[in-house]
Amino acid sequence: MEQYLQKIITEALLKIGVPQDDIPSIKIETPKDSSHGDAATNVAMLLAKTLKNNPRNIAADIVKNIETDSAKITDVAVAGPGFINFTYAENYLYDELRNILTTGSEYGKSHIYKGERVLVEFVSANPTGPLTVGHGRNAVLGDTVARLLQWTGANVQREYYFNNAGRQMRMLGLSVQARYKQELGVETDFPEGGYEGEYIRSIAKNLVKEQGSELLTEDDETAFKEHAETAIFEEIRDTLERMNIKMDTFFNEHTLYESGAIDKTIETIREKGLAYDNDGAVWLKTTEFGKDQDTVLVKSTGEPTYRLPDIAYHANKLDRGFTLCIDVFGADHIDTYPDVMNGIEILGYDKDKVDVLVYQFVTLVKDGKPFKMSTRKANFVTLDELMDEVGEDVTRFFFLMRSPNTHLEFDISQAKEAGEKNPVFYLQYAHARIQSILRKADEIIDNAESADLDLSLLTHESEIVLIKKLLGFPDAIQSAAIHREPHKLITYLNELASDFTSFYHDCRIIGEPEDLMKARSSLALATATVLKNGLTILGIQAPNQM
RNA sequence: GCGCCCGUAGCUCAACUGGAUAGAGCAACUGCCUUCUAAGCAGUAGGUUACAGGUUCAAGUCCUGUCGGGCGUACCA
Repeated sequence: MEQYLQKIITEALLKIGVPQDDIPSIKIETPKDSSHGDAATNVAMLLAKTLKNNPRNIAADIVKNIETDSAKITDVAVAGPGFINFTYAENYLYDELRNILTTGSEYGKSHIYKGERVLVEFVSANPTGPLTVGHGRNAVLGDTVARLLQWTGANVQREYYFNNAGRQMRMLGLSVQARYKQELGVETDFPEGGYEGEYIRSIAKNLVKEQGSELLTEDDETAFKEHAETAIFEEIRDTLERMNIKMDTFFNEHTLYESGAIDKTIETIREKGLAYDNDGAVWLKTTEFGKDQDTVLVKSTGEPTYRLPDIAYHANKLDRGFTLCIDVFGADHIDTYPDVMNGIEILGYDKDKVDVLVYQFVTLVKDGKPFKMSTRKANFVTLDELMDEVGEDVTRFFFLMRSPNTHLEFDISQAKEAGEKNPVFYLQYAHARIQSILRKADEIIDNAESADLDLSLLTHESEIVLIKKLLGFPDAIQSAAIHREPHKLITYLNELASDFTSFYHDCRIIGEPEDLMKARSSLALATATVLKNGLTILGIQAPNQM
């Protein structure tokens, strides 16, 4: 429809003598007030300046010269400061509704990202502890953006990037080692800055159970570290699976060292004259890219900072042939990604292929006061605990409800309460309610004489409003995918559920004449289809019964 | 100090990326269950979109400044 409108508007503009080059891109929008029609454009107002004419006059000219197909559009009118409003023909609505019924679980899919090979990198938490609610937003956002891109035609791979070397992991090993000794009654000091969480004790206990006191002879923490990593990764995978998230690949930072990618990266940057030595460290000339200071790539100890492997990692992604790489980052990484972007550009890659999705932090509130989580200090709430408390669906929904760009406040004391009246139930309830009606309607229809489906019986205002809302589904998905903002889809589904309940209260299905019952249950079925497809994209169940 | 993000109803958030009368959910108040699921519906009340300028046909949205909050600003990740 949008393309059709753009076409006839362009034709009308050419007809009234607007040069091709002066025609702006024609945006079709849906007015929020239905009295303004089903679609509207502001071209007349955009042309006011170039044509040196009043927008309303231009709009009137366009309307006079526009040729519409009466099977699609019944009315074109000038309104307000110069909008042109279009009203859809009812037959068009019925045809599109029929289309939803035949397309079913595929309805809403599109091809705007067709041909794209996308890598979505998310979670990427190092295996030092269980996933916390802090990681939750990252995990759910990344996975849902991946689903949105799949629905819009992209070939998507989900990747988890991790680092199992370095100081934090060493500390993890030392912490387990200390707990292990304590378990066996050996007097030991707990390492300064070690991981104090209860999970460390469980890992140590398991070690005792499996290997007894054999490991007391270990000189260093390596064996403990490796054991902890395995155990923690197992737990992380379980948590993700529970959240309906399945990673395709796990990428170990270490492989970048083994393959020589790190050395090659720094060599290339040196060749371009953008790296230099000072104080025993290797520096990247970030001042060349507008930063106040240059940045250390390799410390004087010979150990690279995280920026260097990050650059090499992104080069690696692009080498693997991905046409779009999406990184999901918390706001604390916001300053580091320009370095990565500049880095890959230095290496000769197209940085436009890397897209960063930054989300603001989850502010945790407990007893009315905000508090900070720390995996090391063990004052954190794990995702598993959250799911135990409110359930998997609510957990996903909770992280998706709001724009990634705003701080999300999470009140732990209210978590349970949220579980009881969270708006996710509104959507699931609407779906379950429809299924219940359909079960009853099917029995009656099956027993009755089969009549043809006549959708033109749907003339009540609530029916028309609902059909129009259903038709907006593909657009809602695309908008959410393009902007990487899943909450847009939630907003849409809420509106849909609300329009459905209006229909439910205004129009009965059971007990109506057979042909009307049939038409209305078809409308209900189409609504259930869209709700289910939408919830599937969000990774949430659409129950048939509640 | 500097950089990025944010400031919208009592609270938590939307607003189709510059459009028409700024909308939902909680909380409050008033109605509605002998009829398809009341986890629902209809309605009332609640706003100078932090503040001050600017840009234009049009600003919650863009620009400048001020105030307030968050996150960075490491040879930590």
